[in-house]
Amino acid sequence: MARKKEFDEDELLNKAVALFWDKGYHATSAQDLVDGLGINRSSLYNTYTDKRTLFTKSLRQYQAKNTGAVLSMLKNVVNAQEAITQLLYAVIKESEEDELAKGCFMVNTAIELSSHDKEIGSLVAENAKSVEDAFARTIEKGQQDGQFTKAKSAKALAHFVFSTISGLRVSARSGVDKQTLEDIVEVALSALKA
Amino acid sequence: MARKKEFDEDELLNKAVALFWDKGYHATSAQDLVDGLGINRSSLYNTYTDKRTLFTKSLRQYQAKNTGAVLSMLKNVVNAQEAITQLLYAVIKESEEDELAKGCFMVNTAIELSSHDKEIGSLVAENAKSVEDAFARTIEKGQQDGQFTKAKSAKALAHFVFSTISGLRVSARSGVDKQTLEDIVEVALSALKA
DNA sequence: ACCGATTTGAAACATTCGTTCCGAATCGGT
DNA sequence: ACCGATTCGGAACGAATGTTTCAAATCGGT
Repeated sequence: MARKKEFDEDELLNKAVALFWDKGYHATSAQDLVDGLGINRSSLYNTYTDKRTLFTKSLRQYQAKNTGAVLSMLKNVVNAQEAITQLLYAVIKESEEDELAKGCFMVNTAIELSSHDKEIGSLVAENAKSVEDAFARTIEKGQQDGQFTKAKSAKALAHFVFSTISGLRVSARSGVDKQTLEDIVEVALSALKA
Repeated sequence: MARKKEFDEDELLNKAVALFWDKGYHATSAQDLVDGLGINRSSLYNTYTDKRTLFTKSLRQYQAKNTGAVLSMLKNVVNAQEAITQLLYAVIKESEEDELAKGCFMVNTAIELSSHDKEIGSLVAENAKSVEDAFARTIEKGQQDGQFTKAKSAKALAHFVFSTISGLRVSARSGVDKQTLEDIVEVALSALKA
């Protein structure tokens, strides 16, 4: 009935994620998107309406992939302490492999837009809540297994772990060395121990 | 010899700090600055060269005032544990009183610009280092006084405390409630205890 | 009271911004 | 093979960007 699209929408969205992730919303121009995605202006606006819509779709794409991976990993945890430990060291590994020091797209967006864009703000908040809830469930299991301290509620510990990751991501984006990140993770983990 | 300036440069710089702090570098336009500072375009460019220079001066102003206050508070600490505790709760109090949820200008700038602007990046890094060093000295004293754990080095604990504050500031900028921030602080403090 | 220096105000600058438009090209269905 | 629909390419849009210009206003020193 019509001409076929000449690009893979999902792959294109991944490219958009990379661009916005690296430079943020305001510093990424429409021209940057045209160049970076390798498609025409018309196709871009035709497919994604406008820049802001493309950004929110990129954010959702990131959430589906990255947050989704975390949630499914925490879905059926056998060893809670190992799971949380792995999660924190994964942040270090990720920042090691990322020579652009992009940090975390959600954290970056929270800082750049959350306080001035209600819709994006609640998207970020919702993402945080889903992660924290998963953390809390895992930590609660760790408490029952005697791995984590019961001196604080699972919810409080979950807030703490989430905040630790945010802090790690800020440091990663600032380009601190691996040793510093490991210091942070080790101390944070010690706070959870029974 | 010449006409007097009709504005107070220092007061003007404080206004610039507030503007950049709230909206970030890219989202704050020259027009926003003209409106917000209440001076003319010419005076602005005449006094501060250009937008980026004004931004760096604002950042230094923030550093001098805020980081300076922290450093001088940590200069002659008698009770290390009390000092660190106060510092963390001060972040909560500050975010409570800030209805705009501006977070921390340094953290915001680290996220927005550190990875793409070398000069600003090293300004942020230098600021972080001076704070972490002051933390380390205070924590070392706390270790000697038997308040803080010796299981980790003072430097590692300092990295952790700094990262915790970054995490708090991200949360504050995202608009989380006071209870969550208190959870984070309490768990973080427990990690430092002997 | 005047001169030289500096600030001010408002208009104008070129450039880039995000977005739209439209003819040409390309596809699927009949 | 042709039609209808959709996408593509590139030019063009008005608005906003950061910055400059310049005459008028205002000051201090003599």
